[in-house]
Amino acid sequence: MERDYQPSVIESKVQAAWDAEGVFSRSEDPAKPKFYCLCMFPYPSGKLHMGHVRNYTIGDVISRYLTMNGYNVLQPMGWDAFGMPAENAAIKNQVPPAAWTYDNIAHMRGQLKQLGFGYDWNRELATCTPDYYRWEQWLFTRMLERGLAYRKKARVNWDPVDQTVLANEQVIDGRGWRSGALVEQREIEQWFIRITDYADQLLDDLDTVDWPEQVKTMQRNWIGRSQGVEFSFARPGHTERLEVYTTRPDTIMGITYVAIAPTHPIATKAAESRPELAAFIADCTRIKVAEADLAQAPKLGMATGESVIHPLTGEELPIWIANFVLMEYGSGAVMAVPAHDQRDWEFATQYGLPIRAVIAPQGEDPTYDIGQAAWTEKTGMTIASGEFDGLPFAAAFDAVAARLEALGIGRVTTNYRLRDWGIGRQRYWGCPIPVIYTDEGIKPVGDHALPVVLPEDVVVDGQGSPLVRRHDFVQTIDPETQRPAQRETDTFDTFMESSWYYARFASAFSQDAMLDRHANYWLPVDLYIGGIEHAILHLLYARFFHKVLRDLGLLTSDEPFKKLLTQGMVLKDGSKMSKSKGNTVDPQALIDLYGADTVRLFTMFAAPPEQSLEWSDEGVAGAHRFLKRVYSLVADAVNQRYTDVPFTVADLSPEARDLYRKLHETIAKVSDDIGRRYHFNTAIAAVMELVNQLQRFTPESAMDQAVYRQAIDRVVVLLSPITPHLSTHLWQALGQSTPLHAIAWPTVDTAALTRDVYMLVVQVNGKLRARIEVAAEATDVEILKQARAEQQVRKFLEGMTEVKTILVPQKLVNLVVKPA
RNA sequence: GCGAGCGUGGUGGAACUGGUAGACACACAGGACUUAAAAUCCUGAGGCAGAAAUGCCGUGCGGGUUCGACUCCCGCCGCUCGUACCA
Repeated sequence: MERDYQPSVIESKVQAAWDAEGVFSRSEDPAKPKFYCLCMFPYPSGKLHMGHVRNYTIGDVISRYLTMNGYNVLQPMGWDAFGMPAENAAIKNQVPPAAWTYDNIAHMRGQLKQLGFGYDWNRELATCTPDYYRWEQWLFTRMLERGLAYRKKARVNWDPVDQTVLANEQVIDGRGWRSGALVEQREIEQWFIRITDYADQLLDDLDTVDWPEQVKTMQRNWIGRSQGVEFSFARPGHTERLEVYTTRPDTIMGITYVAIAPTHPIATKAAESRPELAAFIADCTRIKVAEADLAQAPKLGMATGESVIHPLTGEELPIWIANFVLMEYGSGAVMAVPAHDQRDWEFATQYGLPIRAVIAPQGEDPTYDIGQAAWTEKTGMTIASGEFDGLPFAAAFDAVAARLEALGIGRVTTNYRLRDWGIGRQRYWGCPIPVIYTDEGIKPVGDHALPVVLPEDVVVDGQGSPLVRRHDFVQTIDPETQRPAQRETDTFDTFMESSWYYARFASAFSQDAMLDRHANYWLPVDLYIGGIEHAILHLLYARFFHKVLRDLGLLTSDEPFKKLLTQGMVLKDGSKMSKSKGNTVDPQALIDLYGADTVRLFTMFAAPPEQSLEWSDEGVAGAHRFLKRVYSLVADAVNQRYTDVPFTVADLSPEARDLYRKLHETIAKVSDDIGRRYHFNTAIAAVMELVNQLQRFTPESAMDQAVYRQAIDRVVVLLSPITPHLSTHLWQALGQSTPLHAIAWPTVDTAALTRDVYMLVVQVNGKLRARIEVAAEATDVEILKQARAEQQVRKFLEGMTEVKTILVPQKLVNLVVKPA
């Protein structure tokens, strides 16, 4: 065989063979367990970046490994094709978003094929095609029927110059990114879906999935279920009452004021007669809508002049407008207890409002100093609370709740931080929302009229959505009355498309239904792999859709993703790759230079999946060097025509036996690292160790040659999930007739792993002092005797008495001593 | 601000369940081969002291638990992700 490793020749040849044989097409197979391995599909932004390469290599390695372990593995791929970048590109280059998107898809599909990922391309989908989004429109129509979709007002960032709604990322330092105009908050009527109806299930079912604990914790906190009390204050001079929600009714006697959101009806009403209030409220709308900005803005407030009556003391308390109170959470009003809530404390201190301590710690607590900070622990006891004095948290909670309930003004409730999902976007490049506005109100277009097709021949100029100006799109007829009607011009949030694509892949060929019975064969996804940045929103929305689809009878499972693997970022020089920082690395250039196998190998070797990966061009060169070494190792073995005689372990020379043991230790390590741990970097390191040992080994006898030859064969197989092209090529060169992708994963010869003697570490007081070689059958007493006899150990035992001995089998001995 | 992570040699990382810190690489230095270079191969290396044997120190910082802590607990510092219209 040729002496030189030529990746470009090998890779295109191997890929052509896979294509011709349809190696990765999948259908149901009752003889094998199914495994659905899914990577988060990409946004077709133009070309693949390193994050994609990393993500998809991880999925491909696992898929190939499991296929060799007897699973019927499905690995599909598609395109998250709607979204803002297409509109931005359209503005910049005067290309319609559709054309730009389809070009990008064609290019990126080619790149994925070049990287050798084993996808079932028959199932490919792009979310911007009517074939796909018609079923999303169909599902939305079902949601409308069931009352899961509704309209309400919501705040958006408004650019007064471009006359358009801006995404949070398009608002930079309070100004529109293109116009530079000061952005203001506006309230507009929007479409919402009731994800909060599923809040309890979304929370409780987290216990049933095999996800990283950190992601489950983030979702639990995001949903934020809390037990609290909802009650109302009477207002002097008004008949309507003011509703608040609190998780700390035990502090009710410490209320010194009430804070309401700037958009609360009481604030709006008060501002009518007081211009300074109106000005303050207007000021509050200068901050962009993002929670991070709202929470970090300086806390500002203004007294409304209105008041409430404390329900238990009858005291009159002022109502303040505070810019940090959110209308979306609870009722948009909070009872303020500055002594026991840090935000209330800061606000009260800033505006000279009274602070009244009503909880005291049990015992000494140096952090308890209400003059310096709020004391927010729930471990204290009520004080200065009249009849509620001397109660711990739970008892005080119950007593106060019972009293408010008895008064007929309050009740214990469950509250969620999770809000309903706003799914309407005032943008063009998205799925049309299938409703019409008629003189009888809003109606769905009806299933027979689906899909509502998005016109693709448009001009995008950044001044609002071009859909609004397309009269041929907007003007329609109400099929019920035959009178003119207007189509909805809002489109769906692109999270809608990514919330069910995983299910459509499993039912990709269904023409007359969103999902058919095949979906339930493949689902749930056995392993879902993608960026940690999707830990909350995308994963929560997809879980929600899955439950809705189940309740509609389309699916039988409760959760979409059984197991989740979240990968870290790809960094260069310590920070995220980005065009603005000029630290991007183009995978294409590396594929052209070294081949796909090298890029795959380095990406898997540089870090385990869940950690961030620091890119290194030198590291890639090193990975390539390793593959060249493997290539020439195999080429030598082939050219030497080593014998393949049968052998028994007992008859091997000591060196050959060492090599044979190392081989089987490596098989065990690689299988565990790929199959269980998903730590490919240590799997590769283990193969490198084996290759190093092989290079040091010169086979002499026929049996030496046979062991050596067997080890070479296994190296090729062990690397094959990671470097499938090179492995396929070498496998053929080694004269193997069964195709590599069809063979079974190597098994471990456990007999080869046993050792007659092993190393034991000897410590004195936890410090390493010696290593001893111990016979496998040695008793504890013998081991301790041998340890104490060691020169380096005796040195530290002199003048000491042994207090304790610790013996960890196969690992270490620790002699604990103290001066005699 | 809030929620969740991460922090180990010059660099990426290893140490999986509390049991040998630095596997495997990268970069570097020295050597072999070469007219020379590249490529390839061999050797070396956490820091300090020492000729060496060896000793002491060492996993962001400060404390704690333990026979033993990179690993567990508490408090800080720094970085990363998310924060509901980026995907």
